Amino acid sequence: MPELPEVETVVRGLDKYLPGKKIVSVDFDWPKSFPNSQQYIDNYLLGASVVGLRRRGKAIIIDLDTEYSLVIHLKMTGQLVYRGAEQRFGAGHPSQSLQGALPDKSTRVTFKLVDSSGKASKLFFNDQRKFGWARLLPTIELPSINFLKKMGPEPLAETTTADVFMSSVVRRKNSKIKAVLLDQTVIAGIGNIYADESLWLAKIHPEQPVNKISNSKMNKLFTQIKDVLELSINSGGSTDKNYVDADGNKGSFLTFANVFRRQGQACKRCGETIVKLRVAGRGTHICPKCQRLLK
DNA sequence: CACTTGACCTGTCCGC
DNA sequence: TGCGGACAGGTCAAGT
Repeated sequence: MPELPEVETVVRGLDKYLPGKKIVSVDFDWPKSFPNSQQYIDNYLLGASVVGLRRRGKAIIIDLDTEYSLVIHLKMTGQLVYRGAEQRFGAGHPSQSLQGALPDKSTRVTFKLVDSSGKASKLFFNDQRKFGWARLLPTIELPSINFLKKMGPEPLAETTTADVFMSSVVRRKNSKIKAVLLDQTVIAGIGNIYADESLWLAKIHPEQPVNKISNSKMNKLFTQIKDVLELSINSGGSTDKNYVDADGNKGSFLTFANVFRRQGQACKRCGETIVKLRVAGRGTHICPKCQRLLK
C-alpha cells in the first residue's frame, strides 16, 4: 500500500503526538516484524523519548534521545495507529479508528508510551501480510544502512530539480519507464498507484523505454509526479484497502484517480476505455489512446 | 547489466 | 458451501 503520500501523512500525524513521549514497553508476537534482540530493546528503546519524526522514501524514522532510531517500513499492508486521550474523538468524528478496538488480529507490535505528566498512550503497528518491519538502529548509522544509502532523490525536495531527476533516470535508459519509476534507487517513494497516475497525466506508455522518451516529455512527467504526490498528500493519501493514517482515518485520493483501478471505465480525457495490463510484474492501468507505445 | 520469477504472508474474490 | 487459483499498495534474492 503505502507510497510516499501515505507515509508522509502517517509521519505528519504521528508528529502531532509522539515527540516528548517516552516509550515504556514494547510487545510483539511476530519476531520478523521487530527483529531486535531483547538486550538491544532494553538498552536503547525502553525509557527512550521521541525527539522527532522523519520520512525517507517510504521509510518512517522515529528518532529517540538515546541516539537510536526506530525505522519502520509499512510495505503493502502496514499501519501505524496512535491511540491517546488527547485525540478526543467525539460522536460523529469521521475517524474509523473507533470502529473496532486495537490491538486486533493484524497487530504485530504494540508500543506503550507516557507523556511528561505520566498519561499513557499506545502506538500500534498493524500489518496483515507481515511484510513490514520496525527496527531499532543507531541514528548515526542510518545513512550507511543499505536501502537508505542507495535510495534515490526525494521527488518533493527543492533540491530535486528536473535535471536531478533526469540524470538519475538515465542510468536505466533501456528500461521500461514504469519499472524505472518503481525503482527506489532512481527516485524515492513512487509505487504502483502514482506510477500509473503520473504516466497517464504525462501521456506516456508504461512500457516505453526511457531512451525513447523526449526530454520535454520527461520534464512533464517529473512535474506530474510532483503534482500527483502533492494532491494525494493533501487528500490524506490513497486507501485501496488497508491504509489508514496515524489517527486511523482513510485517505481519499483514489476518488481523484484517473486510471488506477479504473479498468473498464472511460478515460476522463478522451473517453476511451481504460485497460489493465501487466508491466514489470505489476498490475498496470492505462488509456490505450492517450498512452501510445512509440517506436 | 536488464529483466523475470519466486519468496515473503494473509485475505478476498471469482469460477467451477 | 467448498476448493483452487489469481491477485493485492513493496522489496529482495536468485535465475536467465
